[in-house]
Amino acid sequence: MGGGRDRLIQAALILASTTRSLASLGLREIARVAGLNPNTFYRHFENFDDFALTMIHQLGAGLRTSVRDCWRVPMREIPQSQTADLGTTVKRAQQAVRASVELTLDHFSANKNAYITGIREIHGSSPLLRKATQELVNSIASDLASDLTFDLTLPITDKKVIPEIALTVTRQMTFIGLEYLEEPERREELKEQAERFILLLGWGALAMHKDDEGKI
Amino acid sequence: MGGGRDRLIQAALILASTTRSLASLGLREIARVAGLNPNTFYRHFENFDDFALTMIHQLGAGLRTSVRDCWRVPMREIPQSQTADLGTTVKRAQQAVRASVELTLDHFSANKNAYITGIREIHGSSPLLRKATQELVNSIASDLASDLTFDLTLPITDKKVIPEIALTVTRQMTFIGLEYLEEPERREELKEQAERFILLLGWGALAMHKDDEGKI
DNA sequence: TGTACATCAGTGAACGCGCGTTCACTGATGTAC
DNA sequence: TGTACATCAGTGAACGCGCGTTCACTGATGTAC
Repeated sequence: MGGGRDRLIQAALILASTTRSLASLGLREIARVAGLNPNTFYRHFENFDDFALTMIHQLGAGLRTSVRDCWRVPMREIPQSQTADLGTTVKRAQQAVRASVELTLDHFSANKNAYITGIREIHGSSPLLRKATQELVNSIASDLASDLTFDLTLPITDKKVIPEIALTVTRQMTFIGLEYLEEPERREELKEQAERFILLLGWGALAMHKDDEGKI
Repeated sequence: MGGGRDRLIQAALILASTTRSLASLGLREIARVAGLNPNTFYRHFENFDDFALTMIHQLGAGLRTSVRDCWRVPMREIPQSQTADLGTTVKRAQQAVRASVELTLDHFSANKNAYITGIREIHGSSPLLRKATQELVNSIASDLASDLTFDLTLPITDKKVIPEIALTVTRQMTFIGLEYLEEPERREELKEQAERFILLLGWGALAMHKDDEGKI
């Protein structure tokens, strides 16, 4: 049986993912599930905010690095040689997106409780946790934007576009991810939907670029 | 001074939009702000769930019809004649999107409390309210999908794409809308961002269509 | 038009309960000499 | 190697408080005859 600190965090994770949002849980409620005296809480944390923030940061750090790999690894498979024809490149990009979506959604499944808990707080009741989770979403999006910029050399003129696409994709994945976890029977459909939506954005960005070139 | 029922709803709206999520408010807390005895609550509602659901449905019905107009009105300005050249059509579509985004975000401002309250519940702590608000988002998205299908004649082959774009846009607007309300100094930037993101999806869908035609 | 009654939105007091937090205490583990 | 002390994670009892809910009551408005 591990230390009380971890048991409290585990208990909160279970409660938050199966009942209500983290911010609405009670200290006694969590201690009860952890099998500890309500008091033990104060041996490890200053108060509830301290506890919840610690938890978000701890979960967030793990998720962030894993998610980055979900996208980076398939992306590196896309050949960057200028000799390859456009058709092949597009096809490879499509496969990379499919692989990334699959890895990400599998990662959602493997860390179901952490994701549900986090996503609930993005627009949740506590300003403190809202800020923390939104910063997490933003940091994941900016990881993705960096990787898109440095690992791929995309013919996109408007520099704002890549970070925006990264943010849009990240946010949209929170919606799709929750559906994916809550409605297992729609998993295949949701994977395809995510893939299609991302390709749409990519195609749009390239089309917009061509359009710009045509004009200038 | 209006009836107690409306005063309770108004009080909850103020509390939910300025403090915490609707689901986390207390019955006594709301009655206090409404200047009523906690008891009066039971004269109008069965329990808290009944109250919150009534509120979401009442607000939702209003928002849904207004939002529909925000998109439908500018959309009808896009000429559908086959004689117009592609360049003009694109430019008109772009103006329509800009107008729609502007109207929608203005509508967010004018109904700030209602939007903040609703959006907080989309991923919130109460399963009941989560379901109700998600249904609202879905219904707004399907309004948009219908209007896109019937008011415009788009050259898009894949029938799944329009509803998906409508849903993506609607969901993304919840994120952008909250930022718009909470960070007034970024309003212009956010409008442009929303517009660009929607055009990206549109361009993407058209490019995908062309690609399909090429292949088949 | 007047009277009797029903309905309805509101009040105030009281209930039992679970909450966060504090207090004084315990026993195990680590550390200094 | 032993001993004395400090630190640390835990307990149990108690506190005051605000909560949701119930009860019996009030006064205004509507309605039947």
